[in-house]
Amino acid sequence: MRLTTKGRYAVTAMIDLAMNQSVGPVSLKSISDNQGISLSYLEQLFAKMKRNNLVIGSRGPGGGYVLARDVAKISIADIILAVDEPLDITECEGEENCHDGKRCLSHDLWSELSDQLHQFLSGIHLGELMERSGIERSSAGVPVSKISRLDGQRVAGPE
Amino acid sequence: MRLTTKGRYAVTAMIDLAMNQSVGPVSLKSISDNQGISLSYLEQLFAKMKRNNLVIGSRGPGGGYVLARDVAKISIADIILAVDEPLDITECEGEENCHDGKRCLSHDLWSELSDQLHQFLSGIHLGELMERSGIERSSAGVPVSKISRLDGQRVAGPE
DNA sequence: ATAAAAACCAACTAAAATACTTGGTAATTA
DNA sequence: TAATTACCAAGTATTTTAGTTGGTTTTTAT
Repeated sequence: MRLTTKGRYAVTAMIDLAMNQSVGPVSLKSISDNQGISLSYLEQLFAKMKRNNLVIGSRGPGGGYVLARDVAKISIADIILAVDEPLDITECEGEENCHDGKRCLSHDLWSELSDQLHQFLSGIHLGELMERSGIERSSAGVPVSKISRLDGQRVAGPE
Repeated sequence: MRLTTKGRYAVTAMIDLAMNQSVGPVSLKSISDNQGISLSYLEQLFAKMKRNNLVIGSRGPGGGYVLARDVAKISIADIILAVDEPLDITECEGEENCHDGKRCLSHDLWSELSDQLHQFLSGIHLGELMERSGIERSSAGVPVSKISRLDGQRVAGPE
């Protein structure tokens, strides 16, 4: 399990998508503008997310991406693993190239930690991350009329 | 909070050190041999760990490194942060370069996650990691009882 | 029909981080 | 005095990250 800025880009983009998909598919162009990530880089990230069934794309004007399932069902681990594909791989995975057993031992310890981390990030979902900051989300498929102004600022509802 | 292979090297090396320091300082040469990490790269990593007061070096023949404190007091987060110095930094940290507020929003969400992760890794210590794999450690007279939980997961004994 | 907006695709490039190399100096021990 | 080790600085090769360029296909709207 790795956690790099690439994963942050992906998570950030997915949060943006989650926040805006209520009014229809979200174009990568808009995410690019909002988050300051290059369009083509986003394309590459979303190709992977699509391959991992996290998003669904639709072409043409008005097209874009929507989440493939509810924000409560997409974990941070899902996103990280989708873009950071070369999972963990403890190198001498069952190979003979371990000098004296000690090598493998440390590697096992690391993979133990990696597992822990994976479990931890599997337990955090897009929805929770958003709710944690008090952001209203519109559930999947529900047409939302008033909220979700794409230009940020506080949306819908009084203080 | 980032988690790269560099961090893995550092943690692996520290585990090796923890496992072997009972008979005196551990040389980087031996860690290099055991773990297959280049000596000079280890030197660079340990320079940072020393700067962060995680290890103490001693020169000359028979010299090497020992942990600056007990394995129960050195967390994985300590190690990762020592070598991956440029912590998280959510870029537009209070800057004006946020287009429309939404940018900062996603960034805040990420840093929220980063905090979670940091807390999680702060809760895992070298000692626990080792004990989890049933390794006997011989260090400075600290009673080892059943370990604490690693977040949520049931720990207790084997079945 | 045409134009525009979008996904989708492949190849290349620039910049940064990673991992290692080289060639030392200083301290300590045998 | 010689060997062993930490400690140090500068450079390099490789990999990863992030972005660029230049397309094509699909779909919608005019």
